[in-house]
Amino acid sequence: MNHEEAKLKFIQGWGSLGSNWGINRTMAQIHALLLVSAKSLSTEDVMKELQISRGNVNMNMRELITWGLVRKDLKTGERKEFFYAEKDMWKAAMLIIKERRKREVEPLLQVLSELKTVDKTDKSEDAKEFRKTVGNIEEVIGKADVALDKMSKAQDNWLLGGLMKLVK
Amino acid sequence: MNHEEAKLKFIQGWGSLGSNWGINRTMAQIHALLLVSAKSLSTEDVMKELQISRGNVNMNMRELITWGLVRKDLKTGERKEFFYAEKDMWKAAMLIIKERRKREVEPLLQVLSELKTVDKTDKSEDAKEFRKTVGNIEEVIGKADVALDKMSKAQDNWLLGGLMKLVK
DNA sequence: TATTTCTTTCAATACATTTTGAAAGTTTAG
DNA sequence: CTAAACTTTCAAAATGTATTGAAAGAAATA
Repeated sequence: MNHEEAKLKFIQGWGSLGSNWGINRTMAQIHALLLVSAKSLSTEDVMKELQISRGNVNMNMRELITWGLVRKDLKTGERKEFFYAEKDMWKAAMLIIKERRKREVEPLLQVLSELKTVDKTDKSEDAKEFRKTVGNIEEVIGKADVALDKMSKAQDNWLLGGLMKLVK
Repeated sequence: MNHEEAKLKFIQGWGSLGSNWGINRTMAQIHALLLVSAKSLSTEDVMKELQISRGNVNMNMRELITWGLVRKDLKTGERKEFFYAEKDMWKAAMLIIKERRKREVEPLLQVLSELKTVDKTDKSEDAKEFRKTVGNIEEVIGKADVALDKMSKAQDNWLLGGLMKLVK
């Protein structure tokens, strides 16, 4: 398998992973393409490589930028915009997790906290089960937050450690 | 807000969380309904509560069972099948994560390992970047696996500890 | 200012997933 | 065995999401 074939397979794989996790296929594919490109790419480059329309590239690229996964790379003397991806996959993973937590988990927590403030007098089995479940979910989210924070800090320390070695 | 209203809100919230994470809305809603029900429910119960068709309940319930999130609860003297959900949300979360890892992450790892076996002679910048990215992703997945394993074990120990206290 | 180059928007269209409901299948009871 | 009670299946319909492409907008150039 040559480089071009491998690149294509990777883009397909990353795309289908993304679509299974609620990130649209094209956004994931653009991300994949940028991840394996040494140089930053223009809208036209992406259009040609992935065979998709200009509008599609534009919208998904902007979304990638709001997620912090991609940045604009303005070249002097060039009128076009170029784009490059954060290549440290650990950082990328953390960005994705944090963004999704903000978008999807926080609204649920909001709902859960509302639900906890009511309903205390209802003594039915179902009402008791309800309160238990709601509390239980909040606990799990809390534990996941702590775990992520630890992982995040561990990685930062590791990076910092590596940096210190270079400086010493 | 009374119990019935709260239940509905919770089902909606859980459903939209699910659909954002690639789990279909109805499956998540059925799961939510079972989570907050003290007693196990029949297909008819679910149809009535969620206003959905028999076929829809059947298919999604079976899917929930294959995920290990729901079990059949056969009552003596009853011809109908009843269903109940795993109520420990920590266990439920682990079941979901493991199932999704198996379904979506493993295929990607498969692709990545194929991609690593080729392409070693290509000295272009892009080929180098490609190899780096692929290796990098494998590392991140490896770290995530370790972290999950630790979390899983920590919880098991905690549960076991609790059990031991009861037995002593 | 007028022209060119590039970016953004969004209604229409294409594509993908979910849901329905009726028919077929299965199990239990009489 | 037959009827009744229930479960399963799946093609068609409904719903939801992504993509296109042309037109409008913005910025740089001459």
